[in-house]
Amino acid sequence: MTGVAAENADLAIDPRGEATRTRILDSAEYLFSEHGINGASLRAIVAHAGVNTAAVHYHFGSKKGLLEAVFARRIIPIAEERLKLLAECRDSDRRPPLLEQIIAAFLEPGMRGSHGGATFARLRARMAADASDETRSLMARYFDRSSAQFLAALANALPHLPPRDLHWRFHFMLGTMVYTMANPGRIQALTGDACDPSDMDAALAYLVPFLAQGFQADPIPDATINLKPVDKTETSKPNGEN
Amino acid sequence: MTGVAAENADLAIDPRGEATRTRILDSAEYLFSEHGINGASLRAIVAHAGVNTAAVHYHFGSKKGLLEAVFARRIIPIAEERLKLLAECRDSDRRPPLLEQIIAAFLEPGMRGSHGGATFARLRARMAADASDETRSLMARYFDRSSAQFLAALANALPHLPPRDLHWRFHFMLGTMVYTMANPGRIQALTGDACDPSDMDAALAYLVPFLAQGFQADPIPDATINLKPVDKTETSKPNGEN
DNA sequence: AATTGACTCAATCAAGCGTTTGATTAAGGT
DNA sequence: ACCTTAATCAAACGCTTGATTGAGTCAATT
Repeated sequence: MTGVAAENADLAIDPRGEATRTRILDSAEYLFSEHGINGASLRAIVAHAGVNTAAVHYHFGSKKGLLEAVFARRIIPIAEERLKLLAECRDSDRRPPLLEQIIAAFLEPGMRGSHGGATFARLRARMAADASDETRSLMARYFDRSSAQFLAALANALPHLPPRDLHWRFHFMLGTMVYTMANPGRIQALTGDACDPSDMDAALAYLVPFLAQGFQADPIPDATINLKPVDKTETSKPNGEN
Repeated sequence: MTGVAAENADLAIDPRGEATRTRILDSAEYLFSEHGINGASLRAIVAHAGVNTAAVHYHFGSKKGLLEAVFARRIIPIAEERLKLLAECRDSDRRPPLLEQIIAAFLEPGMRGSHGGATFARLRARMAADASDETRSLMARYFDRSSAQFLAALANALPHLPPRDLHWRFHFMLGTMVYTMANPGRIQALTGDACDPSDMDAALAYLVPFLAQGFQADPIPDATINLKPVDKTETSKPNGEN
């Protein structure tokens, strides 16, 4: 609790502070993504950044605070660009907007561009799986606001699709995105270096049509889900428009 | 290195040993899947299993050896059942076998059934993302043999699809599988409990048609991948049939 | 019944963890 | 010149980690 710089870092006077802060964030982002959140020790981070251990606690309060700062620095611009691209979809000539445009608007900002690139992408993937309850709530806090808007846009583009199917397929989209970001080198071992999954541009070129096609599959009839009958009055009305 | 039981546990005489071994494996599987591999301490595991710390090192040599034992116990039967179901696909009336049958043969054994259920599924998902180099090689050692056969079967069912596209889509399938296994409760938060992703049967019912549809998308024309031109002589010939 | 050997146990190890401390430096305001 | 404030530093804190030890337990074999 000693360091107060974490709360009002934007109005700091000493320029040394910002430089150190950024070096810590960069090193933490890299080492978190490379070795996992538990796997990257604070000592390794400060050694990589060339700063003192206490500097982390001074600027970020704790390791958890550091992780949140690393995450927020990238995810906020990503969410903004997502919504910007989605708005461009709405303004385009197609009505409703092309399914692939919506999917690309959701995937592109995080997978390529200047928002940390493949390094931050891998960190997000680690957080999604590695997640303790704290990490999970951290992701949800920054993430789900934009998701609701994309779900609405997808529902608009797929008017015949029941919400339940749509939610599952959105979940599947998150899965392919996260897994592709997380596993550079996995495909290469499989194919003999024919595919390079750290090349996010190529990944997107293959992923977007694949997902668009999957989204357009026929709805799953209720009879197929026969093992755990769901309450009909509840499932037909999604309340995710907050 | 003191414990020799790890190598010849199958011909152990004392039945107490097998019971302890199994209790350790069960507890480790549960705690690894719940808190991650780094997150689950050996002490927490032995406390949960009701055994002594040294028992782990006696039976498995090290924490890494324990993880490998936990993994091998489930993944070997899963791989066997996968290949068995794939063989049943080949013997069915459809020729070539229905795409959805192949996909289901790949996904079902790991996601439901008696092979550890959702607990082991979550552990696999953690290993896929949490992976250090050691974990990655561990998974590859047990995994990739069956993958090659499924790639061949999928290529047979999709004769028009270039290998490069097939590999990417197989990669995407792994992503949805792993992510769905890893994230119980993620959909629920999104949908207001309309979907229950820990219900692997329901997940499969939605996932298989989604993937089948995605696999049937048109191939990606070379012109789309214009940012990083790939060596044509190399990419057209996959050498993944080992 | 004695002996053997598989197996368990409490105690302990060095190493590494996240965090905290109190002193030190440098710059700005008054 | 003085005080405040931001920032950095070396050192140490208490704790947990994975691993090891040597004595002890107990069932099966002889």
